[in-house]
Amino acid sequence: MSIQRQTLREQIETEIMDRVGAGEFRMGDNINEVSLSEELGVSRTPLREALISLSQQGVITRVSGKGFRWAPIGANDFTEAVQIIAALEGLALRLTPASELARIGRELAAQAHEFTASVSSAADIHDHDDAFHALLASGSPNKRLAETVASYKLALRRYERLYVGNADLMERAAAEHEAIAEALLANDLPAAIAALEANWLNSVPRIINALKAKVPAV
Amino acid sequence: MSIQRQTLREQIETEIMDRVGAGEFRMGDNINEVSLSEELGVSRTPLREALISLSQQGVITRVSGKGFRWAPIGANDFTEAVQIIAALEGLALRLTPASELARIGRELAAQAHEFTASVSSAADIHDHDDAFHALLASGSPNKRLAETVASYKLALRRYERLYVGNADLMERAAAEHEAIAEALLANDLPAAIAALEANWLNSVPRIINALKAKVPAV
DNA sequence: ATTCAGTATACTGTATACAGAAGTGAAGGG
DNA sequence: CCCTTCACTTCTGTATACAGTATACTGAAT
Repeated sequence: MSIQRQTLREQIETEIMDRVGAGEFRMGDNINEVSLSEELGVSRTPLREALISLSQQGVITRVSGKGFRWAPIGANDFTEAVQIIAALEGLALRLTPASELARIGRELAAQAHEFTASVSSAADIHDHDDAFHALLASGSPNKRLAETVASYKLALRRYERLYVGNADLMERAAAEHEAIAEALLANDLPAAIAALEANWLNSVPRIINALKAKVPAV
Repeated sequence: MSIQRQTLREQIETEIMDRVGAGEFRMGDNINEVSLSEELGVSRTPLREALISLSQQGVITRVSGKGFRWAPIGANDFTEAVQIIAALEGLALRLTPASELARIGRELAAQAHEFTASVSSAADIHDHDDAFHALLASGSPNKRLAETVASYKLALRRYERLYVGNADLMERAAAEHEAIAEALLANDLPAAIAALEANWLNSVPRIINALKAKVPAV
């Protein structure tokens, strides 16, 4: 194994995204570069570079002259992102060779079953969901697409946090996951894509309701 | 009218993208920050920030420890990007309210007609194509989608340069544009999306052939 | 009491300086 | 003659310093 050198900027990026995923920052607040850099123990230069990089992913907003701020969380933003990622994952399935689809369906089903069997922590839930979607897109030869999807998925973390703890919502999502796997197992690509899009679009009202409950006046 | 303040980084970004679109840099070469910053008359800091920003768009690659380089141009990269943007523009059409589709079709047809009437310079051709695609996505309420599509479109500029000067290729593309407009005018959304995807996917072999002709061993 | 001007402060945007890694080439050993 | 090694150069990655803008505050005038 070769030691992988990592630049400060990259470390900062992952650190920030981890914290965002953990809900550590209040979305909508603006970012004080000095205090954040001190908190992370780095200088402003790599921090700014990391923020610029992340601002392309939609988690951070930049206002000219006023610096960066945590992108406000909102129903609109979530809906737009979901529409895009649903289309992209559908594309990934369409690009997957037919011979691969059944195998992926099989693995997805196994994974979904394994998950429902063992109740898990919040982190486990996220990891499982990420694995599910990564597996879903794994058959597509379009690497750039995979990267884009992963990036969107990461940006949606801050919304998915709202799921955690709500058994009902999670149960429905799990059922939808199984529906996708079954459609793939049956080699019914259109049905799988439809189920996939339904899974994403169903999540919109669920999350929005959770948002309204937690954050008044979104 | 309010004076629009623009930060150096933003100016650098557009400047670089313009030059990339003009084919000023050899793709695959690595970027010397010092010489480029001197050439642009700025310091390395805003230049680096611009490069980081652009590297998210696929025009610039970053190798840890070795700095930035112009993303190598290649058939694979182009194909992958086209698949994605085709899906996203199709999504934009699907999200457009039905009432808007006919209007957009009308405007597209008008624009296409106006274009074929007046033969134009290379820059005009790019502008027209951009306007066409911007108009195509203008009916979708998903602003983030519009931004993403625009960003991809910009990244594909360096490939589209290969079109310029080839009357045959351009003629075929123009015909496809008109087919899209007609389908929209007829309120036939699926046909429009199919024509749109065909337009994009047809461009792949065209561009790849042009690539092979100009750049040996891609 | 309110509003506006003026000033002070805090923070971003940019430039410069420094440190360390990657590349380069010549000298020496096999 | 080829390969290795070591010094040297070049360039990136990071830190710090400087400049300019936005914001908050104070005080005076209406």
